[in-house]
Amino acid sequence: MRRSTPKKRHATLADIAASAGVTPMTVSRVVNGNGYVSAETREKVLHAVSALNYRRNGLARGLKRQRTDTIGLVLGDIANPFAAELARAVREVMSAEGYNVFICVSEHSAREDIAAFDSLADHRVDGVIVATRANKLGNDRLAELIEGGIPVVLIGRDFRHPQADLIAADNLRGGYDATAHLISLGHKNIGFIGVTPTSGVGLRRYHGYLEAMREHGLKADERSIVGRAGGGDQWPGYSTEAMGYEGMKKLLSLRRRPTAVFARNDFTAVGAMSAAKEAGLRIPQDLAIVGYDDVPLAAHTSPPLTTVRQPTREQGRVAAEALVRRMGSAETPAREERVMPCELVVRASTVAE
Amino acid sequence: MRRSTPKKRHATLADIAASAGVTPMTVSRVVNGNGYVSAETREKVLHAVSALNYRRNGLARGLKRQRTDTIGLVLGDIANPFAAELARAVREVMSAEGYNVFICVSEHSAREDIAAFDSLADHRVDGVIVATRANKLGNDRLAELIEGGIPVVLIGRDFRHPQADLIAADNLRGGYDATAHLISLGHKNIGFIGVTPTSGVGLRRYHGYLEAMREHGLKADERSIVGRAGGGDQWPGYSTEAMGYEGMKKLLSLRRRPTAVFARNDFTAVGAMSAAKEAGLRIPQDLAIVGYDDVPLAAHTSPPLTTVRQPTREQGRVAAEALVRRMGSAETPAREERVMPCELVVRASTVAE
DNA sequence: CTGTTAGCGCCTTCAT
DNA sequence: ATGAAGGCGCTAACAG
Repeated sequence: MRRSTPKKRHATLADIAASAGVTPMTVSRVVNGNGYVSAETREKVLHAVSALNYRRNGLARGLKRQRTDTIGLVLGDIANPFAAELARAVREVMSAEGYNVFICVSEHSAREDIAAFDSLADHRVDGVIVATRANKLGNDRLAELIEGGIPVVLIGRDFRHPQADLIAADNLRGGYDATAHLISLGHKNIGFIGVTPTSGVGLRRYHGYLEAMREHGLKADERSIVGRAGGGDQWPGYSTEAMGYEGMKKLLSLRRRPTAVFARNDFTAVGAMSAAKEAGLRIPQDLAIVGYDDVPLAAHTSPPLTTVRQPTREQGRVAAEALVRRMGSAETPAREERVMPCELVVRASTVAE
Repeated sequence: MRRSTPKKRHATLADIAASAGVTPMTVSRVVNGNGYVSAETREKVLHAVSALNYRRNGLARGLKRQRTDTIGLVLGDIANPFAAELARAVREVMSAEGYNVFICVSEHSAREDIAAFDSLADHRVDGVIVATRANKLGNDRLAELIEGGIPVVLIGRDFRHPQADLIAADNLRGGYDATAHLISLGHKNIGFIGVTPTSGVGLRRYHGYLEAMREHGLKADERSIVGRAGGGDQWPGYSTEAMGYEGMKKLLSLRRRPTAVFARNDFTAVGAMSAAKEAGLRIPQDLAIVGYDDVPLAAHTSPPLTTVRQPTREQGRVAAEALVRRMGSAETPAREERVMPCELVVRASTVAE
């Protein structure tokens, strides 16, 4: 049986310096590639560096330099392609600008939001991009951080602060357009799957639905708005298929069942489709369905899913650029808000081919 | 127009101490809740803390304490529900143990793998869990980190190191079982979607497929193994629906087209299904399809997808526990390897109801 | 119960 | 082209 071995200490600048017969300062210059160092000395140093497997200590470095070249990205549902795409876009911009990106996940509670903010703030990241849904306690802590001087940019979080930029998709309009599309097809009894009447307060696309219904003189029947059975936002995001499935079942059991439904996102829509087909309904003839996000999957469901596309990459890019600006300026710049348009993508789940 | 405001400096222990009329040490005791402090003093200190919006500096703290109470998690395709579930499980264990989790994404290249490892190592995380696919350069850098003394646990990465634990699902067996299932249904010409003959080297489930074919005296025709057109692993993970779709198209154009296909994951399978249906094939009568991962979606495709379930949560939990053990022991413990069983989930995409 | 000392590892500044 | 000094902000260890 293999024995366990004693742990090693990390080598430091001083260790390298001693080993190479120079001072720590010279090693620093070599490692960071600034200042003049003779070719010969550099050679010796690099040799020692690789011999001792040296890695510079970012804590000490950050402490001294007062910056870490790292930013934090706080994401909610990590399984959502939307979040993944956002992360990719942010990372692209940031790595081009020389920043690392650390992602923290705050799945459903204010507590996790706060934990994420705190751990990033403690580590003195140079800035934070927050893409989780708003909540009172989280907003309060966020305000503290911002006022404590950490550059913050929000993506799609319904929270305004004079020193934080806000990038968002126009989900109110997106929800409106999706609903108006169904109405224009002649539907009058249109359900919504994915919120309870109370939990939907912060969901813009849901408000868009309500607004479209009202403006067209239609009633959004309370029984046609179905969400999770329990309270809170505990449902893991990636199993929203289950939410859609169960929500649809509930709608199908209504005496006056909707002829169309708008689902809060594409996965919910897929679950709803599944329940509808199981009940023998034809889509879209017996039931029309609209999703939200236009995940890659949406083009491959049967029938393909009508949905609303958000400019995901653009939101990520714009947010990252805003953060870079904010981190770069000595002054705290004035707040910027940017709302980006969504686009209805009509497929066969609402309009037969 | 709102003017920009000058940036603030973060308050330090010394600032608080001065404001409260005590020494920094006392403030430290209050802030960290250890050591004796009189109620009265504590009160004064806490007051100053909130008045000055104090946050402790994790860099300085980590530098002094030689630990950061933070671990890194390196993920490949963040949009994959598998990765999300893994992250959740890891986070659960870690936060119970008092660690923060920073996630780094390394989407497709060795370069990004290395960048992720380096940024985590620089920040002196206490340990790292790596769940990206193996690659030569990445492995080399990883070995350096491990030998430099950073506790590392691997999940499903085909790379062995005497000082790193390895947790993996038995994807070889999973791939074998999926293929054997198709064979048992009478299929002889079975395609594989998701690798090029060269890029599949590290994919265990693909090897399971090859092994099952061989053991049953069947030929895995090279033309029936289709992947991405281009080279490398550049295809974003979350659009593997496209890979499945295009792969299937290619298979359908063969003179002797397969009667069954095994897709590298569920999203690929969905894309393949979509192409098959578009071509007018009935599933499973004309074409049987098997996926991999059992994402929540798999139960809701039409027909529901036969797939192989990995014990995702368990892998995350076991890995996290192994890392905690490794970080906690003064010695570097001997290597542990744990292979966890997968389970074939038979649904209607292979067996008509 | 509170304070003092010292140093974690690095880099900015100034000197040589 | 290299070195020396000092301090970033915090806490372990020891005094009192």
